[in-house]
Amino acid sequence: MSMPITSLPPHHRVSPPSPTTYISANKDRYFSNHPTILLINRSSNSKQLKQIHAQMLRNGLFYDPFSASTLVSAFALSSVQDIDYAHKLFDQIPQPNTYTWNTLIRAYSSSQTPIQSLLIFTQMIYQCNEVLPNKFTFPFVIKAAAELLDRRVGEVVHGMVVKMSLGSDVFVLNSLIHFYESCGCLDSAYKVFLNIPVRDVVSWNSMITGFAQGDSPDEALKLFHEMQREGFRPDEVTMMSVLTACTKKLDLEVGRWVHSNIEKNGIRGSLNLNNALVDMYVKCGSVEDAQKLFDKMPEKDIVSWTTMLVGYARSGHYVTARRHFESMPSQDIAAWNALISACEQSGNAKEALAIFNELQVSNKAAPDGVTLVSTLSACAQVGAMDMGGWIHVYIKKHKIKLTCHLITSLIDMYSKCGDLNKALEVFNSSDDKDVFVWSAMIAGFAMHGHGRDAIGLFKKMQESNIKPNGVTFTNLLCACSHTGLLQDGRDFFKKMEPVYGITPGVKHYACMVDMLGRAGHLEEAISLIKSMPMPPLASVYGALLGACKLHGNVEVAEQASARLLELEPWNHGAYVLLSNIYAKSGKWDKVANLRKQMKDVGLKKEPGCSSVEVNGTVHEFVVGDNTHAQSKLIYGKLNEVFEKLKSNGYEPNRSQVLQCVEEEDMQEQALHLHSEKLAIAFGLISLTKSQPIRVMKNLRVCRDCHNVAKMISEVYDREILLRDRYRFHHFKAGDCSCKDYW
DNA sequence: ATAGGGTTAG
Repeated sequence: MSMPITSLPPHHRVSPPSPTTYISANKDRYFSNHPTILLINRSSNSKQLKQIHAQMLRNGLFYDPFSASTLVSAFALSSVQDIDYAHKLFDQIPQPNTYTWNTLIRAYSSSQTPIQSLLIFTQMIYQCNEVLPNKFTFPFVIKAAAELLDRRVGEVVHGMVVKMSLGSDVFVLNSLIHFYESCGCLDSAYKVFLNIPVRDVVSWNSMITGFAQGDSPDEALKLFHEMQREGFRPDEVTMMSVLTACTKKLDLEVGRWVHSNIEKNGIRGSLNLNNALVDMYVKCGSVEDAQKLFDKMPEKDIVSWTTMLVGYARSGHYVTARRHFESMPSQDIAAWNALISACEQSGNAKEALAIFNELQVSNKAAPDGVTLVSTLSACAQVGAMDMGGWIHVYIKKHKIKLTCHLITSLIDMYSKCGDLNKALEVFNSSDDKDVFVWSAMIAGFAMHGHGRDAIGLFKKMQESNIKPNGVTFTNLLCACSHTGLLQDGRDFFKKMEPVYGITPGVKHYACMVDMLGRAGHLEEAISLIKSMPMPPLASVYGALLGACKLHGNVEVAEQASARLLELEPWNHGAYVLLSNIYAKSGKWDKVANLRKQMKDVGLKKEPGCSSVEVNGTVHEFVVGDNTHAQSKLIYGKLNEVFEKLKSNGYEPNRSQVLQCVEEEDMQEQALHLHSEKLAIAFGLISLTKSQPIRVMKNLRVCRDCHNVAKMISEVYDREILLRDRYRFHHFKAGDCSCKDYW
């Protein structure tokens, strides 16, 4: 063997050196036993293949279509995977046959650039006097169209299939089913499926998979039964798709049945199938079953370990999850992601941020888009904007792909941390916005009380032909509610079903009840609740109760809280609201009674907790907190603040102190100790005047704190942003962005 | 000589 060819001349077709040397096409098979061909088939490295190429050029074997094709396919499809080289080779072949074309189209269809498949296919058709596509060509081309999610291309190819009389080839039709499913056209896929003259297992599997992965797990299960009725034996892939359906349905019983069905059918419990089973048990809520299977799996891979980790983490077994994580053979980024997202989703955002930091310091894996989505969401929860901004920079620096998911998270983080302008900047700079991106921005406007902007954005969204979903409407109605845009809200709600095809859910009703109640239309709110087609959730009564407090309606409040406590006996918010309503109307006996009830049930008022971020560190304060290192300074500042405010006419508003403190000065003290006041005081001493004080609170802000914040913003000339459980308050020059409508 | 279907983290 001699010099390898490392570079080939520019793409152009060369003619064979001497036509007499070659054997005609019908004797192609002669070469399949040629030593060089055998060598190609045994060769698995690129250098060796290139040497063979050189030899074939010299001895002329390259100009035999069969031999050249074998070489192309070795480069394109074997472990060598050098498609570029294969393509260059292809361009050198004088008369590629259909097999050669197919090889290249096939290689590209599962490459990073499936579009190349389509381009080569087009070339192939334009030279139709030489060769024609055959039944092998189409599955590759259709696969490329599926990869590209190009519905139009696929439909055109489908047309060609029919014209070329391949419309009943089961391989081609199975690919078409898969294609239509990846483009989200389950109906078309099903039509193809129904029209297959003789189906095979793959036809059934493809269709079951389509239903399972789409939003029709019930259809998938139905088809699974039908398949068995028609005498087909399910295989491993069938069972995996059926498990996907169970997982979607969150139906443990059906899942267990499938598990036994697998054993009954004698399907080999492969690694993949076992992984799918573990995943089903985890998602359907039985970590015990998942663990039982995991423990006896003969072979485990990183997916098995990660799935089990997710199981522990989601079920709240954090210590077990951590131990499992430590004992994993290797911790890839997916494992870290599972840990981070589990913390973030179970409301333990601080822990999620700690783990992210640990990942950064350990340098064991590189954060990817998924990591950042979870971490940003944790930042949003605790209001850690410095950290969130740092991640934004990280994304740019490491050129992490800005998916819609990531953009949504960034918008959400900036909005929830109080920087609506940054959120808008991200929104405006993204050129490919999906429904979630739009919805997140609408939510941003909503929580900052920019109702008109939210409505304006909703209109723009429609001009961009993005269809709103249920979440979009929740955010939109929420925006109307916060800004008191009663009529707009009513209109949107009315149009949801007939115009946008979205059935109002409990959340939408809760928004409407809140909107109507807040605006004083209690009767309308009550009759809306009565008209609900589904049982109202606690949030609906919670909204009504809030409205009662605002408008001092004791009778309705009693009914609403009774219903609320039926649903959620542990809901302290209900007790506190009702107690405040009683207190406001002077019904002290009822207040005392309620307090006793709370004690009997063993409920304590959820402690108020506020945090403020200073130079990247989030400082947390609970009511009457004295654990902070600068506690003395903070209380000193607080006293100074009250002196100053009093000389400016401040009077404490005690209406919302839970009446467990009878003495007046004690009440005043309790008021002064509210966590948001501590956080604001800390902000005053540790931030410069140009930095807004951003406070995040777990409960609703009380009247008095709201009032104090307004005054501080004027007297100290500071900007204060306060996020409570419900919305943002933006205090500036003595006013609040909520215009006291909250 | 060539083909189609499936599992983890948001």
